[in-house]
Formats: sequence, C-alpha cells, structure tokens
Amino acid sequence: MVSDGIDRLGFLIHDVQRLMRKRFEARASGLGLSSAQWRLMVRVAKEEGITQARLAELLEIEPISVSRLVDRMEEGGWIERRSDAADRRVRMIFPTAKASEAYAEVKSLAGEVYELSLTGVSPEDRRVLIKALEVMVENLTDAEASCVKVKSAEGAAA
Amino acid sequence: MVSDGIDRLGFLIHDVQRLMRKRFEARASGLGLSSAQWRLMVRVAKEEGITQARLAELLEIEPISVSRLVDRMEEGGWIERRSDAADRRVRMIFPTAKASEAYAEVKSLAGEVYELSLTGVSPEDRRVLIKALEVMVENLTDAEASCVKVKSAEGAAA
DNA sequence: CTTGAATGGTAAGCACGCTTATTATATATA
DNA sequence: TATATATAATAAGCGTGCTTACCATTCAAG
Repeated sequence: MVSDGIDRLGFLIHDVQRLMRKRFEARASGLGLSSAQWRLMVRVAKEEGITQARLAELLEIEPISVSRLVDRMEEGGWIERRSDAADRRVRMIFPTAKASEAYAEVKSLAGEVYELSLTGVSPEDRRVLIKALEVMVENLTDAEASCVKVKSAEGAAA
Repeated sequence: MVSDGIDRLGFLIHDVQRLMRKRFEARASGLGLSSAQWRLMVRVAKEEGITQARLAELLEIEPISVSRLVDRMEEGGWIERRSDAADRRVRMIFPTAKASEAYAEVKSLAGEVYELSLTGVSPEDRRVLIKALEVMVENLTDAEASCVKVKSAEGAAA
C-alpha cells in the first residue's frame, strides 16, 4: 500500500529524537543540564515566576513530573522556588544567576545539534520538514477527539 | 540567523515522538504492549532465536535495558527465553503464539497512527519528510566521530 | 592446561515520564 | 458560617532508558 518508508515513520522519529537528545546531552553534560531540564529552563526564562502548574501545561507533562524535575533543578542551583503571598498553594519558579548566564550558551549548543542533524538537507526541504512536523503535532494533539469516536459517535464531550 | 522554525526543531521532534508514542499506546493498551516492547517484538518476529546482545545492538539500547524489557515481556507471555546449547552464556528469544497472533494487528495499529499524524501532508512532502529524517539519523549517528574532532583533527578512526 | 581478555547476561541505583492518591489551600454554594 | 468542590503541589510506585559493577562462560595466548 504505502511502499514508501512511511511504515518506518515511528522508528525514524524515535531514533532522531533519541539521537538528538544524546548529542545535546553530550555537549551540555559539562553544564549539568539534561534536555528535559533545558526545556523547562526555556519556559522559566521566558516567564520568570511561572507556576509549576503552568509549566506542566506548557511542557505537556504531568504536574508531578514538573515537581521532581524542579526538585533536581533546584538542587542543581538552576532555579529557585518562591512562595506566592497571594496564593499559598503556589510555588513560583525563578531562574538563578547561574541559569541566566548559561542560557545563551546552551541555546547555542542546541543550535549546533540542529545544524549537525540537518547537514545535507536543503533549505527548502528543511522548511517542508518543519512544516510537516508542525502538522503532525497538530494532528496528534487533536487526535484526543479521534479516540473518543471509537466508543460511539458522540462528538460532544462536555 | 536561521529565522525559520529550525530553532524549534528539537522541541518539535520531541513533541511528535511523545505524541505518537502516546497515541500508539492508547490503541495498543488493550493488548498490553508498550511501544518499547513493540519495537523489540518486531525484531524478534523477523529473527526468531535472536540473542539479547544482538537485540541491544539493533535497538541501539544497552544490554541491561534489553534484559529488563525481556523480563517484563516474558512475564506478559509475549516471548520466551531459551538457552543455547552451543554457548551457555546466550539466551535466545522466541515469540510465543500470543505474540505471533497479535503481530499483524499491532502493525496495523501503528499504521493508523502514522496515517493520523500525516493527515494533510502531501505524498511529496511525506517523501521529503522521510528522507530528511533518514538523513538526520545518519548525521547524528556519524556524529560520534564529529565529537572526536573537537579533541583533535584526527579523522582516521580505526 | 592455565591464565587472561572478551562476551552475554544481570543487579543496583539514577533520570524522567506516567497513574493514582494525599495534603493544603482557595473558592463556591447551601 | 459551614460544607463541598476545585486547584497546586507532592508522595508512592512503575516503565524504560542510562552508568557502573559483577558473574558466568568462552576464546585466545602462553
């Protein structure tokens, strides 16, 4: 049917993700930042004082995963938790000076990995690639609904 | 510099991989197969009696990871370990009847996820996507060497 | 044959994701 | 005000990857 390499799509994506993470962490290991920590750091840098709940939403991981990631990053001296006077349930996350200093460098390390991985891919194909990945993220995110359809043709979930 | 979406490449790949895995596991959860187990199963189906060391090589994960994955798959009744009479260090892995029966179905589930994710992507763009991902895997795999180059300009490994 | 290196598998313990359940605090409602 | 619900964070325990360290076995050198 397909006869393209589409039946290997999952394996390809999986491999690329794993290898990119590996490359990144090899470069950033000197700094002591993992790629999960880097993803979180980007959000904190963009919005200092962001709450853990909001981070979970943006990173699309569970609050408990944020909690323990933040634990380790706090131990590593990358961020600090501060209480919100207005809502004592909340912990606001701020980058430390160490994080702010490392930010540009880590960003550049990530850029290096991206360039390395795309060596030999034309600018045009890069655009197609990025666009396709964006569409895939959309399709797979929307797909929450397309799972419900299996149960019955409701379509009207709360 | 780039001004494309290339600075988000890592995040995109990460998201696509995560979402695809999630989709697949949502569909396959009834069978009790995770996506890591499915990857291993594919190799075992293609080469019954494969050793754990060879699986580690093919899946590009560490032998210990294979060991524990196989533990759980054996508990789940998907595969069985048999000793090699010729080399008593070796455990050969065979699929059970249950696995053989589920194989086609799981393959089709994976295909569904691929199609879902690629909705709206033209056949031509799909080819570009697959090709680009293949190149990326190559670049990132070769990159073992490109890390050595940092130390000195040897270029002649083994 | 005996020693020593290489290989196949496993154990222990960590990172980062998850599900499920709990605690503390806010907010809405009777 | 008192009670019920919702929300922010955390705890416990699991899956899948890792590193490091360890047996058992095989193979190569002597």
